Parts: sequence; C-alpha cells; structure tokens
Amino acid sequence: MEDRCGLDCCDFIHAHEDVVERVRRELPEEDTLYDLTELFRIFGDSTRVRILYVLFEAEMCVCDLAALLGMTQSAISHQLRALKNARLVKSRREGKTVFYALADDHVKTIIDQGLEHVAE
Amino acid sequence: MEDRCGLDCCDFIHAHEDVVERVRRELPEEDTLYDLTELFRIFGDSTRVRILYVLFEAEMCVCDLAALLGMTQSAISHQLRALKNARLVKSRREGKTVFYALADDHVKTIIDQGLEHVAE
DNA sequence: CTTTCAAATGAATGATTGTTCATATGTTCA
DNA sequence: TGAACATATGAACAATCATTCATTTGAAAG
Repeated sequence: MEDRCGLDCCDFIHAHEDVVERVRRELPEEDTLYDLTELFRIFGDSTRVRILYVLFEAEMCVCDLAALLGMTQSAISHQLRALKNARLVKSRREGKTVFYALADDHVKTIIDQGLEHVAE
Repeated sequence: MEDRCGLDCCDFIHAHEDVVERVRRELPEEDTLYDLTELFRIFGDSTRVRILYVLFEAEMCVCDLAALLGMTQSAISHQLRALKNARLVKSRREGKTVFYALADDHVKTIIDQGLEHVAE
C-alpha cells in the first residue's frame, strides 16, 4: 500500500501487498514470455493462418498453396519459413517439390480456442 | 490436377481435386479470419500479455499496472485500450481511479494453450 | 472555482513486418 | 552439361505498431 513508484504514475500502489507479491511470483520468465508472444504473433497474420487452414486438410507443396490462396510463391515461401521457425509446420522434400504439413495438433487447438472467443 | 494457376507458380495444381474442394469449403470467411488474426495479434505483444497476467491475479488500476510492470501510465493506457477493443478486459470506474479486469476466462485458456505449445 | 490526482488521447518517431522483385539453390530429365 | 521447374532467399519499400511526450478529460477535495 505504500510502495513508491516511478515518475509519472500514481503516488503509491493501491493494490494489497499480497496481490503484488502473487503477481510478482506468477509473471512468466522473460524467455517464456518472449516465446509465448512470438508464437501468438505468428497466428496474428491472415496469410499464415490461411496456410495453416489449408494444411488442416492435407499436406501440400508450396506452389499449390500459392495457387489456392492466390498469392505469389515467394510470399508463401517466406511465410512458410516463419511457420517452420515457430515449429508449427514441417517440410518434406520429394524431388523438386517440397511438401509442408502441420507439425502437431496443438495448432488446431489454439486456433479453435481463438475462434471460440471470436464467436463470442 | 489440371487447373492452371497464376503467373509465377507451378504449371498446375498437384493436389487432388477433392482436397482442393475440401480446402475451399473449410477456409474461414474473410470477416472471421480478420477477427481471428486480430485476436491473436493482441496476444502477440509482451506488454499486453504481461498486463493480462497481472489481471489473472486481481483487478487493478492503471497506475498500479504501470508501477508493477515498470512502464509509463501512457503506454499502459494505450495497451489497455487495445485489450478493451478486443473485448479481453473490461473496466470499472471508482472515483478518480479506473479498475481493469479480465473480460472472461477464455483469455486464460488461450494463453495456457500457447504456453503448452511453447513448452514443447 | 481551483487544485490535484488518475486516466485518456493525439501526434510524432523509431522499429518491425508483409510483400514484391530479382536472383540463387536444388532437383530432374533430356 | 544444359534446360526446365520448384523452392528459397536477400534487398527494398510501404504499411503497421509500440512507445514517448505533451496535453486534455474526468473526478474528488479543499
């Protein structure tokens, strides 16, 4: 109740000390927080989500993804790299073609959870 | 198997027609897709997620949030507006103070789902 | 009313990001 | 080897975004 804070905020912390204590304990590590927001950032782009939606149905090569989504091969390829770095998709080469597929089914669960919120 | 596509991608779609059909059917509406990615975009910033984490423990006023997270009142206020627009938090005025709280518990579910993926 | 404190807001800025364009890598087949 | 195709990649550009600063709104108390 009496902790002084920075320059431009209130004169003292109003929250009870035990709440402040609990918050300090529950806040995630810097690294965890980074990984977490990085993951959600990936889901925060419609091209990437549309790619994931396609991969819900079947594994697919880069050019089919580009054709289905009406975008350039380059744009899709860039986004696939982002999805791969986030370990959301995996790839498999077959001759000249590279097939992409979902890395695991957490992906669908997370998106469904988001849809549920959006649907109110 | 024989559909021609755009300019710079492959000569034909390799995927089976029934898969293409299924993809076209399952892809979300433009509006739904927008709302969904907009929601995830909100979770894609560490300041906003930290605010939500604090609110997991208790409702809190703007200046306490600023003090707890070591940020300016203005920065927190701007982000609270984003969170409120996304219907993730709600606010309540009491005199000069405005208290913010989680809007519902979808929020925690979504974040936990994300944490689970991050933890591999 | 005036002062004081909490919160909100608008403009400005530096940083990040998605897409495009041009080009490179990698693979197959002649 | 050389041509053809699928994919990856780097640089560049426009758009978006988080934060800061300065100011304003709103509410209570003197």
